[in-house]
Amino acid sequence: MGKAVTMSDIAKKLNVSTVTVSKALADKEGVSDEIRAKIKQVANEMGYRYNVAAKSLRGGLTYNVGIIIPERFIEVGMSFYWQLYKKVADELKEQNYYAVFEILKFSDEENAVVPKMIYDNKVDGIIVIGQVVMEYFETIKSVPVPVVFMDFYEKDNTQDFVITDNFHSMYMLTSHLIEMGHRDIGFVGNFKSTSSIQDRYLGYMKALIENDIDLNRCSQWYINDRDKEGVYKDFELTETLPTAFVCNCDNVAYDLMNKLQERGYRVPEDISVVGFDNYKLSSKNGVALTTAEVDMNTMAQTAVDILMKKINKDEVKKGIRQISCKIILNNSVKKLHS
Amino acid sequence: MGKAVTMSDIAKKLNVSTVTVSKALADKEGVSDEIRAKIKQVANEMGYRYNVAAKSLRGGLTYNVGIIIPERFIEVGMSFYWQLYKKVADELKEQNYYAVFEILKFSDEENAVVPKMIYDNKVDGIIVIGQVVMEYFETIKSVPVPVVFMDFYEKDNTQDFVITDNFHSMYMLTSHLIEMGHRDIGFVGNFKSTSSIQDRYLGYMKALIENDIDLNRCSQWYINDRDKEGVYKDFELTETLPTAFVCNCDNVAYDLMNKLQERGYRVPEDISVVGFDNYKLSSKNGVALTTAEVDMNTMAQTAVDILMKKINKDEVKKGIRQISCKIILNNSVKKLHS
DNA sequence: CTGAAAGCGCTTACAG
DNA sequence: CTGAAAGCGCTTACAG
Repeated sequence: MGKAVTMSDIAKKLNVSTVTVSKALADKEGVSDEIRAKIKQVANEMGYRYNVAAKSLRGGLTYNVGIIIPERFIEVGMSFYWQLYKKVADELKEQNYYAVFEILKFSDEENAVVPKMIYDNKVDGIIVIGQVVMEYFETIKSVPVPVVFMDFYEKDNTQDFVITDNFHSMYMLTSHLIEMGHRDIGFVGNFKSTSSIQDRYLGYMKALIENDIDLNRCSQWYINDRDKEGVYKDFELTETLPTAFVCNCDNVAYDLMNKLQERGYRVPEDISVVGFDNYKLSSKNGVALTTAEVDMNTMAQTAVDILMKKINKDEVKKGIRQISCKIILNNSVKKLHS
Repeated sequence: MGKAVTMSDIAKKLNVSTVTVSKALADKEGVSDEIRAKIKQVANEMGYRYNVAAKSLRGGLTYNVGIIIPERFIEVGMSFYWQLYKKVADELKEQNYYAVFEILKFSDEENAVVPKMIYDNKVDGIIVIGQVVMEYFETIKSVPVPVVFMDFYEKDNTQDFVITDNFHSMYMLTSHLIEMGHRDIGFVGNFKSTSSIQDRYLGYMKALIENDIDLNRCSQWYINDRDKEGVYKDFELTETLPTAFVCNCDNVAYDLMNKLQERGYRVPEDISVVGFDNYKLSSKNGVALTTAEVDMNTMAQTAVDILMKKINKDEVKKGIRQISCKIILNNSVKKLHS
């Protein structure tokens, strides 16, 4: 390791000032092309590495963004938010920023504990991925750095949220089922757990209503798949079965298909199934799910973009950004001949 | 946001020097209990937040550790390394360190591109999770900060590796199968892909040899499940089937069980299956896998511990640390009556 | 184009 | 116990 090379070392070697070195390396004007080239070359030869801490101290920016994900969303087998996290980290890198990661523990969320990285002045801003409980939301939105929330929202238009357009996408998906001749359509998901699932449920209802399908009738095929906190639980099939199920996510759709198959039903021959997310590529037993593809790239880009603007104190319009999905048609839906 | 509160602000308010404030807040000696209490109280009231950048600049430490994971190990559905990453991040937090995350892109790995965080002086050390190609390994081991490698190793005892004791654990698992009366035992996994899988394969072979089971005979039930880079591929069952399969990981064990069930075989009644990892809690159709539980907590703790010592220039014995597994006996293995 | 000076916020010797 | 001084490595005005 040894002593780190500084700008001053380069300056001495070339008999120029550190100011000139600084300008040259930062590609700022005020240095002749000749000297600039020379400086860059020598910096390279000497193995110079920029000292962010110094820049940080001077400029007041850490060039870090904190990513906070509630623990319960990254349990074993739940890799959706990991993928989203990865996209966000990539996007930050594009902006010459780094992702500093913190898992939000159950207890810290309940007790509304402010992330340590805030106290430690470690980050210029924060991105919270996944719905947090109300008290935590209230706490986090008043930390002294900008915050962007991803994949959920609250009734609070003073904050920035980047979400999937759950409502319209699920409306589209359900409408597709109806176009394929289905009218007995169940729903799998706890609409009391997160805003995303709730909106998907409402999109599903919108399609039913629009097509004069009796909501009460369909409610007999409603299956609850998780508790209020969003933690999966094992579920039972309904007593009678519809011709199609709308699932709040692909994970649960695969579970449902397994359960149906165990009971001897075939998908889609006997029962059609649609999911939501499309982040898993695999298909089960040759059945590929018709689903809505969440546009993680655009979500990540948008969230980072908003945060950067807030950090740089640029004007940003506050509120909810809805990123629309792409509907993916596969062979988990059968056309009914009526 | 406004202007940040500094130690000097606190000092002025209390008519003491910044030196005294610094000592008081850092719990260093040389301040009377009375003044120390007063300072802490005022710091709190004024909303003082420590400026790490300043400390960093002075002390030369960033209090960040970079976590690097090759892209191919965090594809959709592969959450093992995410879990490990989470444990490592938690462990770092214990040490008042932060995890700075960087995905290693395919191309950067091939071209042995040094992580940006190194050039940017962002981290005091690095933990690489998952096996990287040889050229990348050679590059990364000579970066100017300490490095610890997790979950793989190379023939290089100048470096620090923290791995699972794959060899002995798989030897134990396979021995268990043999004790249960199995002698026709297949293996699923590409032993040419990673050091982990290779060692598991050799542990399996050790158990066979020790029990005078013909290796050649068993090789007819060898199934390749992934390419050399470790990326999963769809696999076919062997023509004939053994009474038991040893799988290189739980993921693949579940896949195998699915394939067996599709072909009408029951687990464990017709064919026994053992896996490796035990990080997935779910069981398929009531069959819970007999497997070896990787001790992620100890691995994370050990890796962070070694890295901290290296960062603080403490003496550390270099080489491979093997963390042993716990064998988990479940109902995916049937006792044969011979 | 070039550079001397000041300062970002903290901590480490050192002196009283 | 208490504090004045120096310095970590950089950048931003400002002057030449």
